[in-house]
Amino acid sequence: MGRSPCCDESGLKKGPWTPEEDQKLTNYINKHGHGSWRALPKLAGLNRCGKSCRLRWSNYLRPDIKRGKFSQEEEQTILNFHAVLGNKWSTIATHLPGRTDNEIKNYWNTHLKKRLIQMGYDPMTHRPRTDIFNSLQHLIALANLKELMEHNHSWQEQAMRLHYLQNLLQQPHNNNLSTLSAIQNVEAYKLLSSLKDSQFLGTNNHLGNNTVPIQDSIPFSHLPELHTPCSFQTSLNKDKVGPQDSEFMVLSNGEVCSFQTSLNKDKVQPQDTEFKVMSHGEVCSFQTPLNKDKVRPQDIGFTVLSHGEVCNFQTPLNKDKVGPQDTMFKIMSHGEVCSYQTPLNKDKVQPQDTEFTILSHGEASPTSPWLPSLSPSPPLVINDQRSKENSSEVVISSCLPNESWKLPDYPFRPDSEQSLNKIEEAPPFMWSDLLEDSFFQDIDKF
DNA sequence: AAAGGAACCAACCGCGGTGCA
DNA sequence: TTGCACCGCGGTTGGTTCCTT
Repeated sequence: MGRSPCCDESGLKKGPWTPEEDQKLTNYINKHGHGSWRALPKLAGLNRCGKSCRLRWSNYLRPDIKRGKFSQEEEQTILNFHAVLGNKWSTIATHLPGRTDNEIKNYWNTHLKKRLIQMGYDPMTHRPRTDIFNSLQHLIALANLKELMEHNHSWQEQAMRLHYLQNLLQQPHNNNLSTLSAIQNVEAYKLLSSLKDSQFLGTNNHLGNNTVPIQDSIPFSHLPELHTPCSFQTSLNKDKVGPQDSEFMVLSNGEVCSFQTSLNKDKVQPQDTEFKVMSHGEVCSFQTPLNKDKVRPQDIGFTVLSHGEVCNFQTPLNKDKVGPQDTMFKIMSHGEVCSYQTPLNKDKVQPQDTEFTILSHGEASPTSPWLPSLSPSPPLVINDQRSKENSSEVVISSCLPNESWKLPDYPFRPDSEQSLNKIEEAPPFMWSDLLEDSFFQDIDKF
């Protein structure tokens, strides 16, 4: 059943607002507040529908609206949030005081989107665009990939190739693929599916049979579900905790993350300590089956903010003891270090003592307790950043077989002025670099 | 100076979520 | 449970301004 448009009543004015109308609306709202928008026009003496009044007020007349050019910082904020959230204009607007969702949307469509396109980035995915030439090369690569998979390559090389396929399938914000990338995805998915029963993904391989749970008949737009282990091993617990002991999985938005570890696995079922990573700005809950009688879902929520912003663990349960700033940490982008050092523990904990690394969704640690045991077990790549004097810093920088293999990185890195840690700038990802990889040079010989 | 196109942005449209009877 | 009203959001439109020829 359709709803009739709110402004279809005859005689109601549409179109641009006059200064007199603005004045009437402003005066009324200043005096009485807006209350019911539907009732407002009559009460304010306006021949407009309530919806039109609401839009005029919220997008133009509101006193806290900042007008004028967007600053570089604001542009950066929009880009960063858009990379995380997509077209969630109202959510983005909550992080730009004085700017409306409409203004941000317009600015995006007229300025930023074009700029990204000019720079060769897909404005929806914030990844390098796949033009016809790159697409052709990738399709050629894909066409040869299956053959190469059947050769006897090391597990590292095979994992890299699989990871490349996963990258082709990755669409972070939406499923609206451009024609060319859709072709790539179809081809990549077909290939990934065809490999399901192949030697590479069979039972007698290093990565195990369940590493990539490919289902039949899933649309190409759906990603294979892969888990990303993050480790909490720190200098404080490294004697007790092995790299694989306190991993958890960062899954995509809305999926459950579990804190079951090898240390607690006898007491804790995978579902006992789960939480959800929601998209930017949404509350994540730590309510679990173990604490659900004492803790309501909203009691121990925290908010996942975008890259570089502070996340807070203050909750209704600890708010008397913990100030908003006491238990914050930062979620950095893929591969970067997150720190748990807080004002409460800063005497005992060095910034690097409680850091961990967020890996991207879709990478699998060969030694993760979440995965079937591997035989032989490939080694974890552990970056030992310890200096001789300070032997406390151990960061698992990559669980991937080849450390140089990284997901494409968004080129607009947020200003990390507020960072607790100095993050080493990763080299920007270039598709051309990928194509120079020996793997693709091998392909070129075919 | 005039015409046409591009850029900009306020406003509209329609859908989805929520609350209430 | 259902239907309705309301609100908010994101996509789109169309009028205005700016720029180029």
